[in-house]
Amino acid sequence: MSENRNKKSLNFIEEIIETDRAAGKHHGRVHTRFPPEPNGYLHVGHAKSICLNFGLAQKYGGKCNLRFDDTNPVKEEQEYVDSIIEDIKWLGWDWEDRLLFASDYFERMYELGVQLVRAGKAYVCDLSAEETGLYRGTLTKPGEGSPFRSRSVDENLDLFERMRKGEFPDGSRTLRAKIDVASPNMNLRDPVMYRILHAPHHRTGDTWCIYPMYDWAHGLEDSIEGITHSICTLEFEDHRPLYDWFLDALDVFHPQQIEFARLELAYVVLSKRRLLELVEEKHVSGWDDPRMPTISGMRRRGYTPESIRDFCERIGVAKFNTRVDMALLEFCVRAHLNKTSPRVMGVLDPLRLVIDNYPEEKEEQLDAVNNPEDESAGTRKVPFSRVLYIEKNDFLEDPPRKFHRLTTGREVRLRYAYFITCTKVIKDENGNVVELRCTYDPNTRGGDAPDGRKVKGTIHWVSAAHAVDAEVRLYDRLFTIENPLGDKDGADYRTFLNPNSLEVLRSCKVEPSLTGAEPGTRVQFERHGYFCVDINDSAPGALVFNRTVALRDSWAKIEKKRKR
RNA sequence: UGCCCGGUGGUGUAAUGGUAACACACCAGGUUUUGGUCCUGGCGUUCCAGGUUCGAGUCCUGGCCGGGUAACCA
Repeated sequence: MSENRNKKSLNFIEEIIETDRAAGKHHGRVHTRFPPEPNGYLHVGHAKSICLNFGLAQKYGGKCNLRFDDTNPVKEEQEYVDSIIEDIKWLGWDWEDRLLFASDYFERMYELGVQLVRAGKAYVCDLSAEETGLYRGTLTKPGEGSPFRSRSVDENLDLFERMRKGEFPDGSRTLRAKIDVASPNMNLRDPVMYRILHAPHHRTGDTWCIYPMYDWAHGLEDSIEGITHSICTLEFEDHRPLYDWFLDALDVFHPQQIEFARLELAYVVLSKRRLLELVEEKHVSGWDDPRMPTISGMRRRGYTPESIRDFCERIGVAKFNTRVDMALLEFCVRAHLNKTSPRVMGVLDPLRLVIDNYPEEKEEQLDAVNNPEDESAGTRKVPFSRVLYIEKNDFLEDPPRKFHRLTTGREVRLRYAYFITCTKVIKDENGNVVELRCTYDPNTRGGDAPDGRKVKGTIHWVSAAHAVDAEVRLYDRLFTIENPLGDKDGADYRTFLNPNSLEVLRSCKVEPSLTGAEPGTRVQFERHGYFCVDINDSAPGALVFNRTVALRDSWAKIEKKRKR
């Protein structure tokens, strides 16, 4: 088979990179960066960008910097810096010694600002923010030049220096690039480079009272770090001419800005501002609420870094906005967890079951396979006795067709244990089933009948005397519609919060092997799904499990169809 | 309303002028001590109209539709 046939197709960014390398641009070097603003927690949309940038560097033997774009002191906090570092590390990426901050370049940026003023390409403007907007014109109306546009170089130099020294109040002056006030591209209508902000910065303290704007700062940051390919999202497309203009005007190292479509996910919102609102308004318990699409939320929910990276690879990279199906994310996490999660038995909604012909005092240790996908995971012993718990919905007195579970008079298998037959149903005064009486076949130990007879159903169980109590939290999608932000009638996205996104089960019974389970431990509760010991709320003696994702459930599908 | 970008199954992507393909989802079947996993099969796609070409999803023109854009935010 030829090399070519096996070659995976390239996305458009890889094509650009390979073309550049073939042409010997930057001597074939690839250097990217992930540049978060530390004003919120990272979410799965950021994961896409992180995997893209770090992944590209890895693929082409290059480097990727982690750089905090901390140019706006009033919005940014150390807490966010810490969480971002933790999240990217957890995702499995390494920036080596290149933990960088835009704020470390403030002095150099200032020098370059002076250079631009000297070149007659920037000026100090005394217009207020409101006036600046007025002069800028509109989408259809060209702007007009600021009355301060033709100040002399000397005056500009003097004023800019005094801006830095703190002689002027907030908002009284700006440094602006002198480009084209009538440009059809609004970004080129003499954009602001520096604003006066007497605010302490989380890293530079009160060293500065002027702070650079994004358009001015970002290209410089990339240039200073020798970034070859500066990858950002689509909304910066219109900013690219400005990115290029600054770098050309300064005649410094010139990275290439490339824009791609940000990730949208069905049934959640991926916007730092909205996520912050959900946290502040207590619709969720915090940034790491397992329902949140944040990295920390997904980590707590039980997602693995591998599955998130796999997802980011599968969704691809394009130049048009798309909304990815949650089913793909769930597929990725199931695929990884299926290979790696030990199987255990846990009863979420217990129903008492007594085996009448099993001796009162008897107790057995039965062998159970830890992971059928991984022989090296070995086996464990599970205690069995006369009184068990099974799942309430594994018994139906009057079952529909195709129901293979327990019903009166039917024989089923208890996983890894025995065949049992239900002989009697005990109900309370309201007619609710409260206990099942059964008989077992002692010859079926382990779950096989020596006479070769088969049973249709296998159900899980926990020995009542040995069971460990646990709380289990089931999660569902946070919103009831695919695009909570895009309602046709303009309804607020909060309208679509799913009231049933969290269900807490407090009387669950799990097998004793889970007794000392460490926070963060991932398991599969057989026939239910993948669960993770909660890293905040679980304690020895008071286990709390989060459901990461349910197993595919073809019985539920049959049921659903039947009910229609 | 100006400017910029983009339209391929239900969803996400591939095909780089030469048989429209892959994954998810969905449907049907097989295996199974998890109604899981795994295996087999099926479903279904180039926004529209012209043009160039032996040949167009791909190139050109026009239209339609969608997104972005008027912070001293990033």
